[in-house]
Amino acid sequence: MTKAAKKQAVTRGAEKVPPMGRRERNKQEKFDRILAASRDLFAAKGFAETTTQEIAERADIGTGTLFLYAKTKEDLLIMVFKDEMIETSRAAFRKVSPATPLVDQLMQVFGAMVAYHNRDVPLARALIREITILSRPERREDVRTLMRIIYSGIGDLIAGARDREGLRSDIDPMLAGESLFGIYYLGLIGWLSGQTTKQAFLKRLRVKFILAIDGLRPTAPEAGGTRKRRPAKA
Amino acid sequence: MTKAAKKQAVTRGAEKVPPMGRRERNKQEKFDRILAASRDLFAAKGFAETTTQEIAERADIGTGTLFLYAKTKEDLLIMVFKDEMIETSRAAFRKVSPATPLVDQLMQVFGAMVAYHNRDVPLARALIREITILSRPERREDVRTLMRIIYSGIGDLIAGARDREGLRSDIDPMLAGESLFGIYYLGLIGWLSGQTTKQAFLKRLRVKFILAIDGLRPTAPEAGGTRKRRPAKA
DNA sequence: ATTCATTTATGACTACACTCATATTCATTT
DNA sequence: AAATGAATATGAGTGTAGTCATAAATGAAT
Repeated sequence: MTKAAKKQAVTRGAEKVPPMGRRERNKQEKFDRILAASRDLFAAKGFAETTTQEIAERADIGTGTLFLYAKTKEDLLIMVFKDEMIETSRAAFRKVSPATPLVDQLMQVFGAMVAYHNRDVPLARALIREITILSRPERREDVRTLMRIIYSGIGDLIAGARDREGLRSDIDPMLAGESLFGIYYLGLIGWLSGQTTKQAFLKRLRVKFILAIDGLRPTAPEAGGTRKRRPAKA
Repeated sequence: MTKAAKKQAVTRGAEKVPPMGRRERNKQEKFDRILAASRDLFAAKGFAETTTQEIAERADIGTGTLFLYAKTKEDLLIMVFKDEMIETSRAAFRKVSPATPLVDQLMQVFGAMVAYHNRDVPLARALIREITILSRPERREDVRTLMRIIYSGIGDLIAGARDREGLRSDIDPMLAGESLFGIYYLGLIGWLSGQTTKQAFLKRLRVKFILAIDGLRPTAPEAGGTRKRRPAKA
């Protein structure tokens, strides 16, 4: 490559290309091919049934090369779905109807997440298994990022609902968000493990959210909002 | 073995021995040896670091024989700790101080569970990983049993606290129990994943429980109980 | 006691995730 | 353009979970 060609590369196309030599470019391309190959095969055959050999073959790299880009097979799972999950979560919060009861907003958000997982339940199972307890702690930051988005998203919904629904002003929205997510997460696990149907899970989740908002104590009669005559029990 | 000896076996010792021939007896003994070997090695070297070969050797059986008793290595984990976890849970509920505020009762129960896991955190991590999403659905019933005990245990605590603390009578205790367990479980995962210390986890858990009991709405002034002046926020 | 069917045991074998010594490619220096 | 060093690539090799064809043990039937 001549000096002229080199210079050209810096401003190639319309995009501002950082000084990326053949080396980094190849690396990036391989990385992309690995992610694409993993995604395709996981979707087509399932996580456990896909071998790292197959992924390497489809990505057109040597078997050893794969592990230069992902330290373990589980890493591939996180690498492939991390961005997708983060974007799904962000989108879920973006689409929430404002000025709608908090319970409904929560159901919109978690409904979107459930819909995402519903596209491929066995894969979701593998993904949740790995996210819950990482096999390699190096990916912890990825999970933390996702969690922060979710917790603070829920926190914002709660904070936003304070005025509309007359919620307490002395609660920590983030902490409440964690609680609500915990309630969702356990239900999610139950659903993915085949202990309930999606419908039953979502229906029951709604009841739990209402209970979490109203609390276990009797409401002051005039403060009603979420509560119907004789709810709970579903 | 003579017919006489056979008959004797039926009433051997002081225990009432069911008609268990050499066959079943041998099987039981091997099973016990496998469990003991697994328990010892998991505790000594960790789950991942223990090989099935080692377990077989220590249990004095062939490598293939092991998989006659446990279909996978993960099965061994569940087999070894299932009873222990069930008994820990039962004991936790048994030891709860009656006539004590519900929050404190809950903290007693979950504190006992945390103490149990705290004895060997890496092992607890492996165990929770497996329990959360089973690698082989055949063990589902075991997990369900444990969950039933916990949910209904919490449900009973809530039902018992109804009168003492003037809780709503229209709530489903089991459903509320699930919610509270979900809140605990997510925190547990965070702790086991090294995102918090045990102390911070437990402290925050308490705040979440109070929030779950009181709800997000303002309390009627005269109904106070759990709530202090300006709580939450920890 | 002998035969026979069924259950249980076994270790050589297989499949697969992951490693490592060696080779190749790229960039830099002369 | 040649040489050198560093980064990257590779597939044969390794360790281990799990399988399977074969063997041993047991109990029932005669």
